[in-house]
Amino acid sequence: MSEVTKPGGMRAIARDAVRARISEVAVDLFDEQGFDNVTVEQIAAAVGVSPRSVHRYFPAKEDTVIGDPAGWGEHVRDQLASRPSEEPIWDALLASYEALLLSPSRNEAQGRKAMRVLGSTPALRARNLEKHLLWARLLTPIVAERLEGNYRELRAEAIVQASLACFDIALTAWAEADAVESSVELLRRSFGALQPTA
Amino acid sequence: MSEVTKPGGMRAIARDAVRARISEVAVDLFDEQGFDNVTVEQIAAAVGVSPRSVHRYFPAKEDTVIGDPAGWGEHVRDQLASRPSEEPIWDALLASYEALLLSPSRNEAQGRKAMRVLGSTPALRARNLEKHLLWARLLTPIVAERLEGNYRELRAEAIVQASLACFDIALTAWAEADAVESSVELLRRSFGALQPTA
DNA sequence: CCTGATCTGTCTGTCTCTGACACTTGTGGC
DNA sequence: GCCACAAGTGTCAGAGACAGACAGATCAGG
Repeated sequence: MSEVTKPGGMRAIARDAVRARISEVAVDLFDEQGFDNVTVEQIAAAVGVSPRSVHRYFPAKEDTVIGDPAGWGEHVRDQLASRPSEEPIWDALLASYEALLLSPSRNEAQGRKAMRVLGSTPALRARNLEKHLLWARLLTPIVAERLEGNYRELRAEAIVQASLACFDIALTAWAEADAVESSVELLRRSFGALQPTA
Repeated sequence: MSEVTKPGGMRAIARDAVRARISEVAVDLFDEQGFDNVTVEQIAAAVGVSPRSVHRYFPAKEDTVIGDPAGWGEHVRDQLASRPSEEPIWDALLASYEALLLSPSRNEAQGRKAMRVLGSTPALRARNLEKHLLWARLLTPIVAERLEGNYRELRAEAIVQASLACFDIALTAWAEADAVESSVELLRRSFGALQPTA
């Protein structure tokens, strides 16, 4: 990830900063006025750039809230791959998601607000689930490797998608105003719902 | 559902027929040329109506493939509600989805083609997941009623979403060209993946 | 200071989707 | 059979998201 600032890395830093700024402003506006009632033009004006530039940073308006799906997905994949192969698959998945939630670069307040906005609009909910499909493609091969018996692929997909659903539910519940539990605790509870025997 | 053709029902019949026709033509075009390479104008021309009318029947282009989510969702909900309350929740959910798959009004070939198109484009996958969210809102209260203990709501959501993931995985696998199993069989297998003990 | 890569703004265009209005066509009452 | 009314449709106009093209600005490295 961080390689002592690659040559010419100054521009990359600036780019990331602008990107983050646009995302922040956009989420704030969505939170105040609703996703559909805010145009890209308004976001651009609030940030101080042209609408065209906003689209250069984010191919779709929804992406200003979702962020970069691939990066975090690979993070989870790497976590899962580094788990011992004897570990029960559900435990390994749970641990991988937990590692993501405990990742330091996540801002608490901003994350919660983004989650709240995310749950407020069908279009955003859908995009978010699309992100999960991307993650699923990364995780399924690893899970399939650790299964035995027939229909490994199909079963692996079911397990991965179910776990992602738990992940999403936990984060959604966490974003609610009255949630006092930590996100990790909620994650464990939702995982537990699928394993009455454990 | 069918009430011997309500007074003024002739128009409703015509409406449904046009609706089905647009959907059929659209799916065919998408299958041939790709979802993004077909404009609403082309679909309208192929059917013989104005583009405005296509949007009157389907609020979004994606809906020509997805169909009417609410209708089928209510179908599943009613099935689930009519299940005996002692039945294990996973069995009840499985039976409800099976009833939907065995519903007579589903055309085999057309359904498979729609499923294939559906998996080919991010925008369509997203809409499909949105449909699942709608279903989840219908099913979760019923499931929550049948649970005991704490965190009923959270656990019900996890169970419902996981089961929907299984449903989706089964249908996706079924749409694959080399799938020989019936959709019901695939559904049972994906359900089984989450219950190693059963 | 110069050169080339990168970023940005502006212009232009396409496509989806919506509202408003007028026109046509069935439906049901008389 | 005729007529008023509702429903469906086409045409027009417009907002908004996004992409391509191009010119100018900016900044790294020689």
